[in-house]
Amino acid sequence: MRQSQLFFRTQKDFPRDEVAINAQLLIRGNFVEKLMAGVYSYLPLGWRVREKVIRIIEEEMNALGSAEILMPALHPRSVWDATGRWEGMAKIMYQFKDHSGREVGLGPTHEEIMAVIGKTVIDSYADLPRTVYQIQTKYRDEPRAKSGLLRGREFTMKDLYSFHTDEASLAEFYEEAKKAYLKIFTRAGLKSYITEASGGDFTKEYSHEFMVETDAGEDETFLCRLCGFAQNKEISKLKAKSPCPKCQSGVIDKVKTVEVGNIFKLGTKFSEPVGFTYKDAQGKMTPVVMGSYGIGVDRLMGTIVEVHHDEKGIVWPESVAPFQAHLLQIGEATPELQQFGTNVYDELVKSGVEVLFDDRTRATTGEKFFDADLIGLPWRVVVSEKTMVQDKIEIKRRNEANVKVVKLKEFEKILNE
RNA sequence: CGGAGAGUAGUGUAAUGGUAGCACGAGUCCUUUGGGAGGAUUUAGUCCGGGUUCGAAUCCCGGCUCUCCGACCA
Repeated sequence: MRQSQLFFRTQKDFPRDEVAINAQLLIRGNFVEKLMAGVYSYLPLGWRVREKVIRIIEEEMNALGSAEILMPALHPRSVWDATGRWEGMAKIMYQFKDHSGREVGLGPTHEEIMAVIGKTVIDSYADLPRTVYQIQTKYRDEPRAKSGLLRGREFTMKDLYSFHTDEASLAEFYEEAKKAYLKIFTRAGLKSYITEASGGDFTKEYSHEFMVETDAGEDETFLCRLCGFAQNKEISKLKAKSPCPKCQSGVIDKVKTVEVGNIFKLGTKFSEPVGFTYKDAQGKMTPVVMGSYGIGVDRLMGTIVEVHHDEKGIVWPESVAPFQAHLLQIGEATPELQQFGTNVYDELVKSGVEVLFDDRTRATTGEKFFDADLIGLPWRVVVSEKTMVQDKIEIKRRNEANVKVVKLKEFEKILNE
């Protein structure tokens, strides 16, 4: 992508009022644009990061044997009345009437809709277990949207639902899902902790939250860094500095965390009210046992920025960076240099490198360097008069200080390592 | 929803009752080109509605919005 053609503009100043680092950097770097509190547009760079995050999630969900679907955001009241949650979630659900007076709402979650769809697919124990997931926009009338992408009113969520004949089957899949979640967060550049938490309205059992440590977090977690044991402060009877109840040798720390994912054993809470049943081997109608598994996509993206940045800007992990390399053509844009820059760009594109080419002729050298640091692509590649005369390029990793002047082929080799 | 702070040009800011100014951005021209360059010139603004006043960005009332703390967070 040539930057001179990109629908994109960075800001020199920090946005007024924004305190959250992810909001400051993502807005300054023009990844996102805030429309209202908790509602953001994704501009080209932000869209690409979001796509990378989504791809990772999709790959791991598919690896679990799950298939992707898409459910609507607009729901009729009737489906929600079955569980009583039209009233029960009225505080956070956007509810209104359409032109004919029919009551409809924007989905804050999809258990009810999922159960209704499940009825059309699952008839028999032979149809179980099954899982499906979607990556879709949720709407919650949050009393207080906050912290940039961390708590929105309109946001993207991956929600997976699993269907089972019994608790044992659910438990088995539940453990697989845990592993998949850890893998997703690791791939996205985050260290996450499986945290015991309240099951809320869903279950009397503990649910599990996936927590990432950062001061921007709104949760507090008691955590043993040694063995990874973690409990949400809400349910924990632990105290900071006490010995870890699991491994005995570690010490419990109280840390701020962001909940990037959570998983619930739903049991028959949603299947029963809507009559979502299967026939067992005796032909008896039995409620389907369900689990639900969520990941906040935008929140994950915001958390990555909270964890991976420095005083100059974002430092994207390679797995989610909008481009791998930022090619800067600096110095006077002579025809020779422009040709050289174009050649390097074409060659990188040809060899499959995702590269953003800062070919702007009106931007100054400093501007380009500042923007490159702010945007935070893993590699910075500079072409200038100096490098051109040696037929070389200058490369630098965003998270390292040293620069290297190398042949283009050498850089391609490094990228392929 | 309780509490606090803040709304002035695309962005960041100044003006506290008396000519709305500055910087960045954007347009035109010249110069410059390895860390947000320099000069000339142009462009663009007081959140909304009332009120007080000769006069309101400024004071008062109401509303809206944003940020933060708390409550809430299947």
